[in-house]
Amino acid sequence: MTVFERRSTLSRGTTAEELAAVLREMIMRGEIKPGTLLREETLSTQFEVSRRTVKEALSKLAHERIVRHYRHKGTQVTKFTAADIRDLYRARKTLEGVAAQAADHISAIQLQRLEHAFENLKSAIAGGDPVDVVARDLEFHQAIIGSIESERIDDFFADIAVEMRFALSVLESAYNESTDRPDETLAEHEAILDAFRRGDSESASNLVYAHAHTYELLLVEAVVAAES
Amino acid sequence: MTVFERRSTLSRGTTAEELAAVLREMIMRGEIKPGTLLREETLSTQFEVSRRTVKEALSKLAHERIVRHYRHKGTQVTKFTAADIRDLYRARKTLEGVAAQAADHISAIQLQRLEHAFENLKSAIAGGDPVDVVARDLEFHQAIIGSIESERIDDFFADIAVEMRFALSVLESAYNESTDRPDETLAEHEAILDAFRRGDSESASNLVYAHAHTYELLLVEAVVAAES
DNA sequence: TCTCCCCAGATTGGTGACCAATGCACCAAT
DNA sequence: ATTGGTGCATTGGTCACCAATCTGGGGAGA
Repeated sequence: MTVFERRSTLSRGTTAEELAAVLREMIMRGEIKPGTLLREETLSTQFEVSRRTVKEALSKLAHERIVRHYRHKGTQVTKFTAADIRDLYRARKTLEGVAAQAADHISAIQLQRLEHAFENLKSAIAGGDPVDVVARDLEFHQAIIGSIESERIDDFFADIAVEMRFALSVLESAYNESTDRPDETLAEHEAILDAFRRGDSESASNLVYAHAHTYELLLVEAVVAAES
Repeated sequence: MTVFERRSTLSRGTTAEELAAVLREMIMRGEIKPGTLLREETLSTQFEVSRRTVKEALSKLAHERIVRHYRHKGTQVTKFTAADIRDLYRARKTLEGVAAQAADHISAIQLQRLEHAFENLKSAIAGGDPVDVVARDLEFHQAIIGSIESERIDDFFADIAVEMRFALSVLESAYNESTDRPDETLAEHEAILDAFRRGDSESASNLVYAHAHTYELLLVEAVVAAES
């Protein structure tokens, strides 16, 4: 499927953005593996866009840290190290933790968004599509961040979420771990939501921290296994 | 001064990056005012670079929120609203607050960085150059963020810092306010540093929060004055 | 006179061909 | 084995060009 075909159906976005989206999905689905060198000329012919447009798309992905760019050498799909995971999750735990501390003075709208996100996660788990589950999971956590009520922090967390989704998709073992236990996953999230409902910022903060920490350990373990 | 001349002296960076740097400085210094439309063709001839390169530079600045891009219409220098300032400072207070909470288990290296940043701020204030003072001030706060020990959060705060520097430079009244009281500015920062030295995370957190809040009010006041 | 529509000009989005700058692998000389 | 070219592949950047889209102003119609 070329980018060209997509444009015909829906042209809501620049060509570079659409190409970036396609590449992002391909990388997420494992069709392009970490470490792969993405050559501008190759992608240009493959997707029937100019080399310049490819450059722009790669630039966007580089900003999301999905790929790394090296001047005059090329851009390669990021290979996660244990340090990457730890840094990523330190950021996540920090933000979610402080967001949860706002549970005792959360707005009605924010709570409603949390409820909504939880319902989506619930039906996604019922559906059973792992890709969907991970997406909805992260959307729930994005909703938690929303209680900080800062657009800039929301955007920042969205970037982080992309990276986490990438890390999860690459490390299949951890990925399965997160989707093979639907009941526990749901229960953990419901516990967090419940703390928000009660306005119990103390336990909300502890729960999100522990939740994130669990995944961090899983991913770090998976990445050191993959490195060897 | 064209970008071309800069390249001859030191070519550490792409042309687009250098152009972005030049434009950023011009905007910061008020040579290009908020609301100004930046036309690609104009900049292209003015700085003797291709339109394509101009596009890239503007794209970078847009990501820093210094300019806003509208498809097929152009990019204009951002005009700060009160809402922007509040969002910006909510992010800042959140991050600095949580960073200060780590004061009780800060690493020796981080404390040393704080001390170093404070010394720089001290001599900048003694020097009396407002531009330098603001830069060193923000570097001190960047050092505070460092105690979270997350590269991604450091980068995020660096973006925020650029915006704050921009906001300060635009709103001259608030700008002067911050540099016309050298003794108080120094004292406030020293109090924060002292809390870190003592490992008193409680007061460190309160101090940075209050410090940021003071500036927030100043800037909001300045921006509503400018809007009328 | 007012409203709506359409069109021409201006500006950005995107392409393709081209050259320059840089990095890398290979090879020769010491 | 190390050093210092040398050529090739790839990216950085320019230029000329066309397509897509926004904007403003001038009719056509009520």
